[in-house]
Amino acid sequence: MSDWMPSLSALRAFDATVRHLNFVRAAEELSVTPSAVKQLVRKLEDSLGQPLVERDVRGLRLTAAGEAGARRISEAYRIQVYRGELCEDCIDLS
Amino acid sequence: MSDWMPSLSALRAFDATVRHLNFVRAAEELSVTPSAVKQLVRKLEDSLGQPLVERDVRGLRLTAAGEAGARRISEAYRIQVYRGELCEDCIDLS
DNA sequence: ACCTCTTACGATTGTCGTAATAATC
DNA sequence: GATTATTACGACAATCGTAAGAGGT
Repeated sequence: MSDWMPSLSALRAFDATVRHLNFVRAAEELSVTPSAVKQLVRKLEDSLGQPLVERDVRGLRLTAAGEAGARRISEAYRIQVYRGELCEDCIDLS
Repeated sequence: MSDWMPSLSALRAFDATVRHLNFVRAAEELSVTPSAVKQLVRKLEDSLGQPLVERDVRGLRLTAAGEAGARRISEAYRIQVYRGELCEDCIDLS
C-alpha cells in the first residue's frame, strides 16, 4: 500500500500503459497478460493514493496525476533504459 | 537465475554495500538486516553469473565486475534517486 | 571473545495467469 | 456480440527476519 516500493515491473507496466493507453497492447509489448499490467498499475495508484489512468470513450486516458507521473517516472527512473537494451547495455558487465 | 529482473531493493542494497563495504552498516542505512542485504546482493551476483563483492582482510572489497557494476548501476539506474528523496521528489505527484 | 559474513528455514508479501464479470462500442 | 477493462482467486516467486554457523583479528 504505502510502504510498497514500486518495482521495475510496475514502472515498466505503467510506462507501456501510458504509451499505448490500452492494457491489451501494453501487455502484448511486455509479454504478459492485461490482468498483470492492470494490477501493477493499480498497485502504483494505491501507493500514490490517487488514480493514474481512467476509462475513456476511446479506451484509456491519463489523469492529471497520471500525466505528471508519466513525465516524472520517465525522467526520474529512466524507464527508457528498460525498453529493450536492459541486459545488453546495463546489466552485462563483461 | 537469469530471468530474474533486478528489483530496486536489490540495486539499492548493492549501492549501499558499495559505499560502505560493510553489510552491517549498509543494512543500518536501509533499515533492514545484514542478511537481507547480503541475500539481495547474492541474487544480483547470481543473475550476473559472477561475484561482485568479496571478503577482504578489512571487511569487503569489490571485484572487477563489482567495480564495473557499481559504475554502471549508478549511471544506468540512477540509484542516487533513491538516496533519500525518492518519495518527495519522484513519487509524490501532488 | 568479538565482530562480520554467510546460509538454512519459515513467514510474509509481491507477481502474474486463469477465469469470470462488467463496461463500451 | 466482440473487444477491453476489471476483479477474485490461486500458484509461484521474491523479500526479509531469525537463528545458527563460519571466518577473521
